[in-house]
Amino acid sequence: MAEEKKMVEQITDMEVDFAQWYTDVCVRAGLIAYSSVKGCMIIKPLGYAIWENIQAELDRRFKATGVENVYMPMFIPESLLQREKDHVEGFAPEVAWVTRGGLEDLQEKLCVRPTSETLFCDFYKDEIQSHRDLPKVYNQWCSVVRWEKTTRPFLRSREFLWQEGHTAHATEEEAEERTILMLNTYASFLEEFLAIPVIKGQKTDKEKFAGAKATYTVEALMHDGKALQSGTSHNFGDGFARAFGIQYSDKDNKLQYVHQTSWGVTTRMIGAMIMVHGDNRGLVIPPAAAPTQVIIVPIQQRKEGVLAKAQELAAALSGFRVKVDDSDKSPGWKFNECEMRGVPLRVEIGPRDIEAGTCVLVRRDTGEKKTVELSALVQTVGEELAAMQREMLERARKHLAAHTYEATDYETFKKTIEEKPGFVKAMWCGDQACEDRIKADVAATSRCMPFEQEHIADTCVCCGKPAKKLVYWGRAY
RNA sequence: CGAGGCGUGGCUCAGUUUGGUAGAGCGCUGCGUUCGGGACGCAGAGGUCGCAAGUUCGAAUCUUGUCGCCUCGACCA
Repeated sequence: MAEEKKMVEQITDMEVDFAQWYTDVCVRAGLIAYSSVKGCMIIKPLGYAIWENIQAELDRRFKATGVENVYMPMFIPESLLQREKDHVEGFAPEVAWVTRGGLEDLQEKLCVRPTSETLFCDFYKDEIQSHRDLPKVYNQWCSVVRWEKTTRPFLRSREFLWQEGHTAHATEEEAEERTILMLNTYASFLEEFLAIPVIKGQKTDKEKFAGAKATYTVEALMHDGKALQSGTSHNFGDGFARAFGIQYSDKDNKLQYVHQTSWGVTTRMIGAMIMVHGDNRGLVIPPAAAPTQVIIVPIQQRKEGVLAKAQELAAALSGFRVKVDDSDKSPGWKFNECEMRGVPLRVEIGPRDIEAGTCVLVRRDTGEKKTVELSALVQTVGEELAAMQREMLERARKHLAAHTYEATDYETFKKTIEEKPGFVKAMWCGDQACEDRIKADVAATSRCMPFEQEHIADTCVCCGKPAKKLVYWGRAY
C-alpha cells in the first residue's frame, strides 16, 4: 500500500480538493502548460490531439446537416461591436482592445473578437439580397478572447478555441429548427463521443445570451456535483437583422428581415471530460476521443524477441490508434504514466506471455486485468473499447441520476443545494426576482428549463406564486 | 474587483526570524547494470534568489515600491 500511495502522490486526491485535483490532472497528464500570460494556456500535444478528435467528429456531424466552414477576421472595429445594444453591453466588460498598429495609434480601436456575431452580420447584410441567398449556414473554427478575471485551464481561459456557427434564414420557424438541430447535435455528440450525459433545455431570460431571443443549452454534471454549461445554441429572431439591416427580397419582392441563429462549443468540453471521467490516477479518456486507444508496454524489452513481438501486436492492432512505449523507463513507470494520460487500454507483453502465447490487457476505467490469447487480441481489444465507451456513459448517467434531487418548498431547496452537490429540480414562477434571491441565498443559478418538463408542484419553490416551469438549479463552474 | 497564499535551477521546496556571498529531492545529460506497478550505481550540466530603488563594508534575508502566479468569492463558454 505504501507503494500504491507513492504512485499517485503527484496528483491531489479529488476527495481532498477537487479544484486542485483538476489542475494537477491538466498539468501532470500533459494536457496543458501555463504560459506567461495569465489565463492563456499552452495546449500540449495530448490536449491538442483530443481537441483535434473532437473537432474532426463535430465537423463531420455539422457538415452532415449542411454546415459550411468559413473564416472571419479576429478584429472587430469598435463601431461595429456597438451596433446591437444588448450584445455590446453583455460583452463590453470582457473585451480586449488593440489601440496601436506598429508605431501609430489607431483611429478606431479594434476589439479582439469575443464572439463573431457582429462580423457575420456585417458580412451577411451585403451577402444576402434575395430569398435565393438563404439559408446561410456557416461555421468557423477559431479562437476568441474574453478578458476573464478568474481563469482555469479549459473551463475559463482568456483565449480559448471553439467553433461558432452563424446562420441566417428566411423564416422564424426555420431558424428555430436550426437552433434545436444544433443543440441536439451537441447533445448526441457529448453522449456518444465524450460519454457525457446532458440535460437539454432553455435558459431563462436572466441567463440567456446577450442579444438572443432564446438560448438553449446542454448542461452536464461534473464529478463533484457542480454543473457545467457545455454547449449553447441561440435563436436571435430578427433582432440582429434589424440592428444590422440584413434584409432580403422574398418571392413577392417584399423586403424581409432574416432570422438568425448562433451556436458554439469550446475547449471547455475537454474540461468536462476530465471532470466527469477522471479519477485519482489521472485522466480517463473515452475510447472514441482518445488520441491513443491502446498502448503496448513491453516487459524486459531488451530481451530477444520482446520488442519485435510488441511491434507485431501493434501492426495487428493497426485498426485502432495504437502505440508501443519502447522508451527505457521501467514498466511500472510506464503503467502509471499511461494511466495518468488516460489511455483506455494497455497491453503488457513480456517473455512469460510470449512463452504462453498470451498478453495482459488492462482497462483504464475499471483497472480490470485479463489474460488474453494473442490470437484473440484484435477482437478483444475492439470489444473492450466498445464496452468501455458504453460503460463510461452508463456510469456518468448513474452519477447524474444519483445527484439530481427535487424540492417543493424553499427550506428543503436551500438545504439540498447546500448539502447535496448536484442538480435540484424545482418549480419556478418565471420571475427573475426569485432567481436573484436564490443566487443571493445559496449561490445557485438556474441551469435550464428542461425540454422534458415535469410538474412536481403548483407553486414556485421560492416565492409561492403559481409555477410556470420546472427548472434545474445548481452551482456551476 | 474583494479575501487569502506564494514568487529561490525544469518541478517541489529548505534557507529569511538573528544580513556574511546558494542547498536538497525529483527531473535532465552520459555510461553501465536493470525491467510483470513510478529501478539502481558512477560521472556531469543547470540559479543575475520575480523586478526596481533604498539601508549596509556586505542583502535571497531588512525597508519601500512594483509585477506576476495560485486558490476562493462577485462576473462569464
